[in-house]
Amino acid sequence: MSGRKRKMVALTAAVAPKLDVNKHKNRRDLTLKKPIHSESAETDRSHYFTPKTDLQHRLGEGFFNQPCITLAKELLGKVLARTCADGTELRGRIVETEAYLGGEDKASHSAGGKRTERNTAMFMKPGTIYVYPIYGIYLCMNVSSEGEGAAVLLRSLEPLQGLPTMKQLRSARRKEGARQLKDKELCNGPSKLCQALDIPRCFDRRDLASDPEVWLERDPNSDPADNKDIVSAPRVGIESHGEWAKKPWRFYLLGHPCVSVVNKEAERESLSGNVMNNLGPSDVESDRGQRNVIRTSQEHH
DNA sequence: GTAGGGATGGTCT
DNA sequence: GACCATCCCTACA
Repeated sequence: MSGRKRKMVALTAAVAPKLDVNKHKNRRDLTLKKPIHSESAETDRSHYFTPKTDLQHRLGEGFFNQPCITLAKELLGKVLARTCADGTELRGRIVETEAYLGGEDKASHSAGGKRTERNTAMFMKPGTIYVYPIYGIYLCMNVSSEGEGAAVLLRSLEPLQGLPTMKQLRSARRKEGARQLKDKELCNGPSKLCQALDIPRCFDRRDLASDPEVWLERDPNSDPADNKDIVSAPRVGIESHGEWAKKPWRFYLLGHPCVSVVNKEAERESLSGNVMNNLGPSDVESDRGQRNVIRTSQEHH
C-alpha cells in the first residue's frame, strides 16, 4: 500500500461516523439552521462591518498571548479580516483550528524546539502569522501563541464578506467549466482559506495585532457570553506521528457547515460533557508546560 | 455522499 | 530522495 493510500485509510478511520449528531437535537439545535449566510456571492454582506468599527473590534497583542490550546479555542468565532490591494475587504469567521504546541509535540513543525528558516514565525511573539507552503502548491496559515514554537493552524472559515472576490480567487486554479463552488466550500480547508482571503507567502512573520492588511476582530454580532459548542478531535493529516496524532487538539464549532472534516466520534464525546472531557490531564499539562518553557526561556534572556 | 488516486514542488535529512 | 498540517476530480453506491 502506498504512503498516500495508507494516509487516506487512516484518515477515513479517524473520522468514521458512528453516531448521528441529529439524535442530540434536544440538547440544543445542533443542525445547520444558523451559520452559513444564505446570501449569494452577488448579494454579498458588505454591510457587515463599517470601517469605523474595525479598530474597535480588532484583537490586540494581549489576546494572542495565551497558551496554544486555549488560543485555538478562543479563536473560534473570531473574524479574520483582509484588505486587498484594490480596497476590497474580505472577512470570514473562524470555525476550525488546530493547536501545534512545539517542543515535545512531534507533529509540530517546531517539534523538539527545532527552528528553521521556514518555521521562524512560530518562535516569534504571539500573534505572528506563520504562512508555509505545503504539497508544493498550497499554503497554510498559523498564528503563533504563547509558548516556545507554539502556533494555531487556521483550518476553516465561514465566509462573511467579499464572497464574489473569494469565489474569483478560489476559481482561479480550478478547471475551466468546473462546477460553481458553494459559499460553504470557499474556506473549508486550511489552503482554501488562504486562497479565498488572498493570504500570500509574504505574509509570513507579519503581526496580526498591527498589520494594516490582515487582522482579527471580535464579531460584533455575536455575544461573547454565548456558549459555543466546541468539538475537540484529533488533528488532521498527521497520522504518521503516532501518539501525537491522537491528541484531540483540533477544535471546531459543532454542526457548522464550513468545518473541513467532521469527526462524529469526537462529537459524541464532546456532547457527553464539556470540551475539556476530551482533553485529558496530560493535555492540559502539556499546554501548561509550554508556558513554563517560555517563562524559562525569558528568564534566560 | 464517499472512496480512491493524481497533481505538485518546497523543505528537510 | 522522501515526505508532506492539501485539494480536486472521477467513479461508484
